[in-house]
Amino acid sequence: MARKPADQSVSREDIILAAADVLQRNGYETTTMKDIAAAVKLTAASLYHHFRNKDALLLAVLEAGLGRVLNEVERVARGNLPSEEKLRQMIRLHIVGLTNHTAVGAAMVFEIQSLMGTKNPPVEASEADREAYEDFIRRRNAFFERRDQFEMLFRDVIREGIENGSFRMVDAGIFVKLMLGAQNWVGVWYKPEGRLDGEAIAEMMADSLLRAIRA
Amino acid sequence: MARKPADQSVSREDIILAAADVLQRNGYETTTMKDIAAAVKLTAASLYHHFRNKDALLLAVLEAGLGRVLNEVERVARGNLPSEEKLRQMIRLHIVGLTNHTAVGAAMVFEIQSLMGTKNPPVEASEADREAYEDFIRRRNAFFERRDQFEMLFRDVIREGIENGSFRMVDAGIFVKLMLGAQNWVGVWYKPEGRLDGEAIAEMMADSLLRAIRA
DNA sequence: TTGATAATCTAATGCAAATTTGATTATTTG
DNA sequence: CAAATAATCAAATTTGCATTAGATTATCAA
Repeated sequence: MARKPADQSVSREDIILAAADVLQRNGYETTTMKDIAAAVKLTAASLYHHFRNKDALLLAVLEAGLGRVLNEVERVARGNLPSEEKLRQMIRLHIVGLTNHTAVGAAMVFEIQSLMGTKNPPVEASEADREAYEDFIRRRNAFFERRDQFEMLFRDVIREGIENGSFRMVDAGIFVKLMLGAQNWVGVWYKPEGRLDGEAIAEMMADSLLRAIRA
Repeated sequence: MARKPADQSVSREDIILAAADVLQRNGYETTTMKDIAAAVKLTAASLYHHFRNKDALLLAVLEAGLGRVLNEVERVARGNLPSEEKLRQMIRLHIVGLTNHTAVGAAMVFEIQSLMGTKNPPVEASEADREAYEDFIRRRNAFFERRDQFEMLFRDVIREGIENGSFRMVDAGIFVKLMLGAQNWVGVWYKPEGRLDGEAIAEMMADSLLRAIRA
């Protein structure tokens, strides 16, 4: 029963990507560890060598997804383009990021909810378990903070634009929700084989959103 | 052990409303039948008197949620207000509908996914089981159709507006996705105790969206 | 080499939750 | 009223996973 012919061993990264993919199709709760394992030709048990448990794996998927986009968007937000151009770039980066990794995109929308559940606290648990639990909570909160940061980047650019007269007076909080809703939603309905590619969609949406806020 | 003092018996409707509520907090997969039952002071077993199974219950929740809003929006869409006013009303009805029933609102976004999974086909099942399964599939497809109908109502109004010169030339399909993304998203972040009520949010969003599409 | 560590596997274990079964109690209706 | 039907319950039953245990095999470093 020749096992492991000459393959490379599977990396954490491999698993995250594959998991995102499977997760997208099935959703967190209905995706089994076995499903994910199969996607990288491992057994479920083997996954535990790379991740403490299922939640930790989900979190890693989400972190990966957010991280990539957040960095790019942040660079633009901190730069000093005119407000309108800045916002346009940010929108494009977000949408194209989602369409390039549809798996992570949908996960970002749907699975975040799974993280929020009041994970049964650590009643009667070993030292190590308690530690693992706290670690998870820490990471989870960090993730949410980064997500809020993301939202804040948009909000700040909008405020800035209002101040310098590029944008009309709007409730920046609400307008950001509107934008992010529209943008996140792309991750839900976008299909690579569809009529338009990510760039084209981003282009159109940026046009519409800017028109909505231009002074 | 006096059971059932003098309460009225629980209706299908009661269960649907309570379920929507519980579902919102926990999500479909993590909400147990027991949780839902508790919300109407029944035992899990009793729920099976009202619904074939958990999926059927979820579907009923979603049908109820969509149905309410769809009817209202449809009436406006079929009416003959000027395009801009028509679209404004539709947006408002949708958003206010979501904020009034936050439970169903979030479910509409998050739980639909649970319906899509390729429900293990009916291998080796009794006659009755097969029938139940087919019934479920039928209802599920009907639900998706109605949801598409909803999207189409918006698309048609946009096309109409473009033709009569009220709206600028846009890709109606994409613009609808943008709108519905923004609107559905409200169901995700809205909190009744928040700074603004549903009406106010709907108002602002309608303003922005109309500005985006106005000729 | 050789020992340590990493990666993987097969085979349990354990448990939470959906669903069934088989009563019991309420409510209609003929 | 009496029988049928509806609504409910407590107590199994079942099952599908997540997770653990205990090997086995691969890889790397000294």
